[in-house]
Amino acid sequence: MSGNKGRFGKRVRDSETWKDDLDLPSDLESVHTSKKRIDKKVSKTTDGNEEKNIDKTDAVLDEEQMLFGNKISLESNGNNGAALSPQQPIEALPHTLELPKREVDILRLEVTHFQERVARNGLTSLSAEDKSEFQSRKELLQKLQQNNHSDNYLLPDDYITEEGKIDLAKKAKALKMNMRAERKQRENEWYENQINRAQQVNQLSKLKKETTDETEIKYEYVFDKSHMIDYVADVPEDEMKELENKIELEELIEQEEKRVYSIEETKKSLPVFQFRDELLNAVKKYQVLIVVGETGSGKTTQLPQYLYEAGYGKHGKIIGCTQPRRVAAVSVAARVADEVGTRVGDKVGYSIRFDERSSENTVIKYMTDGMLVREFLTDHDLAKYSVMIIDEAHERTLQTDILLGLFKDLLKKRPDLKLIISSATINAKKFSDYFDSAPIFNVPGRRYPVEIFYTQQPEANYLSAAIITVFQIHISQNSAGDILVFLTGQDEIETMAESLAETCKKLEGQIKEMVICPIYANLPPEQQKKIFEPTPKGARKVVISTNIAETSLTIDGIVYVIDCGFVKENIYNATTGMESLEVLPCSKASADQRAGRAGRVGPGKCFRLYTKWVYLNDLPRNPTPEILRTDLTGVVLLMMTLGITDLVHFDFMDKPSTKTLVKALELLYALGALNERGELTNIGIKMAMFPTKPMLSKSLLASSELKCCDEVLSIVSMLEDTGSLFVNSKEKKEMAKNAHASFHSKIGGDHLTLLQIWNRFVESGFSPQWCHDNFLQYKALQKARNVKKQLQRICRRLGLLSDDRQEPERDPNTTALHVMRAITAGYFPQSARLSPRGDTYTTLSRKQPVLIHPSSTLHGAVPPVKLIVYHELVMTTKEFMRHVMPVQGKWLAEYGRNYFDKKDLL
DNA sequence: GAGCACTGC
Repeated sequence: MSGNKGRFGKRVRDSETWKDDLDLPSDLESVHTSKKRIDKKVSKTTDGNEEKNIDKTDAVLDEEQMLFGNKISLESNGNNGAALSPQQPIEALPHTLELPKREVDILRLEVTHFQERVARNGLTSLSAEDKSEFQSRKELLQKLQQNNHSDNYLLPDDYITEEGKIDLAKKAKALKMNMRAERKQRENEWYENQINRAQQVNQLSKLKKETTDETEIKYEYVFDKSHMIDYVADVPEDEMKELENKIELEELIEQEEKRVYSIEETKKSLPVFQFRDELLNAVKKYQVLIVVGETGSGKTTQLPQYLYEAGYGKHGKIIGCTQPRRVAAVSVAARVADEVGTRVGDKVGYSIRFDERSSENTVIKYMTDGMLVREFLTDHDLAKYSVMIIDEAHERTLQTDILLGLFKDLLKKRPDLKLIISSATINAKKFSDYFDSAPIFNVPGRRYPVEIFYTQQPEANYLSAAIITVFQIHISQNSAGDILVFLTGQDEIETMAESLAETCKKLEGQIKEMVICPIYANLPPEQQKKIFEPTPKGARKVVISTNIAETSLTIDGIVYVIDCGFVKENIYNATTGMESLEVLPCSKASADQRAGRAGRVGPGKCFRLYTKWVYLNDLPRNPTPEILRTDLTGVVLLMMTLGITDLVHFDFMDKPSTKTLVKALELLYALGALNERGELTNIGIKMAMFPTKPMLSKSLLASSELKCCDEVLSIVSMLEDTGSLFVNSKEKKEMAKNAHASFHSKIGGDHLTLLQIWNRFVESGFSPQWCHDNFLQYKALQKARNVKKQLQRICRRLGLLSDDRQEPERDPNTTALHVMRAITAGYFPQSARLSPRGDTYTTLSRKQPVLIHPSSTLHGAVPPVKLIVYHELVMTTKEFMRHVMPVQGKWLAEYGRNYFDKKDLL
């Protein structure tokens, strides 16, 4: 009987975490909560139903095993743990067998919900997991519905009379006995407190029974009988169904009423609500308004709605709102659509790369800022917008800065257009100054206070300081509350996670459990999910994170933040064209943002691993805006296309160095995008159509002439997102290396290797499993797939790619050569020659000494390749060229005739 | 023979 403990314990856990085990999309949550209430109502009318279901006879179990084809023995013998694990497919979960009716109801709702979602948003809106989830649920539902007579199996032989009829009295007696037995079992096996409670209840009822009078007996009889009728067959099935549907409907109506009511309530309770009229007056009065609203003020969701209510969505004009991140645009749009009572894509829509959901009905449109920059290309005046809100402007992304510059120009041309810039407190003044002293409107946020602690002395090693602090918090703070640690990169995060795990193991039993969750952008998504799992009771979660948790991710339950005070930042050197990733002190704004992450659920604490003096004196106020530390060739081309010719005098909020701009112009000239007078050429206009780096778009243009457009499209799509393509697992280092080596191409260097990977990915049917087996990031390849589709469309529009795929079969070597030439057409400015000694390379343009990166297929090639082009120059331990390809001198001479001196190429 | 902060079109 010892096995039964596991059985019941497991079942309780399973039904409690049923949602989590199946990992439903979060928007199914409401279905679940409403479902719970429906269940309650139903079980009220059919009292005792649940216990009956639990109390299944062996015959039933056998039937179920036959039905579902698995061999789960509910009388546990120790092996059940595995059979009942959450990883099991849904069909094998025991609760679906034990409570068919209940689960069928839930399933039906879920399937309906999925279908609605597909009807609303199209099949493409579902992720691959969602789709297979949907499919498996639908199948299960069908299976269950085919066998919906399974209730019959609940009737063992001895309830049935010789004439084949059910003896109600007998059945009542039997079931009652079984229920008692069941209860008895539970009493023996439940957790201790529950046992006590159950026993008390039992004793009470016994006491009652012993002293019952007639009415009590009658009641018991009535109770049992009604319950029997309800259960067996006295209510015809269709009537029963109707009743259930009615209850369901009532519940849904009630739920909807509550939802609308609660939306109104929530909207009114947001801090921004009090300022509604004032805000609208200010927008009316001024063309530009800076709104300072801290997190939790509700500005992102409410402001567009207020503007809509005030009539800014009339006369065919719409209200736009930009976000720096895709997920933000989508999720905010979904929420506002819900509040407005419309579907996403109807009145409220969004527009992000690869996914546009708006229509002619759309009046409130959320979008990524990059998407709006692209919209300028097709509509220089943004004629359809009456108001634009630039949200999170303080983050100063490259795209935001470009938008601000463009708007400053546009506002003069369009006096009717309103601009609202939403920013954090710290640099509101700067935005105001930039827009000729635009008024600043303050909306208070709603955040809990965060107590800040500094170290007394500077910490030499913040990693070990962080580890010690984690244990200090874990041991000294008795209350629950998770810890979030900010470090600079993957390496540090992994080291710290290992160290924490090791120490925890040593102290096992002496301290409370610690759940360690590393998180960084390159971590595979399935491992990223772990940080969102609720912390088990009595344990503490320690999330070790990069900057990703500063803005992009929000983790619930964080009370303590540990901040190392550093960031990794990409620095671009315009003189050398070299990029490097450097660990630098983070800004005050970042430090405050990090601290703020502790105050989301309640008052929090932030431990800074540096002194107050450092915070006050050493940290820069704001992070360096992206526009000052990136290559601007693409930006310059885009702005030239918008008719902005004098970039050196363009009024940027932070002006990029002249060196960067001149370098961009030189490169564009070399590529043929500009002529000698610095005017945009036809080639330049075409290049600007592609959302890629100008050198890559030039390669695409060249590939069309060389009839290898498809191949180059694949390579370009892969090059866009190179950093995260390979999975380098520590444990299986050799296997990963071998898998990657199978794609190598010595002739064509890294570019043809990428093509090879792409082709094999296509052959695999875009299989995630194939990626996994070959140590490749599915996410990266999936993105390349989307990019390629988009670039293909642009190529067709420009007539570079014909629709008929009857390209003549060619010798693979010829094709490879053509591909390499096309790449050279874009990349000749980034070429290098082997030095006479044969151990290093020298760039042709600046005569810098550089090396082939060890991750390249051409690294250590024998004999070494004499002439190469490189995709990027990175400074890590040494000056490296990443993604290199061999080239012929005559190609360089051909494409770079305006760029190279003749003697350079000899 | 080295190493990958984070976004976005």
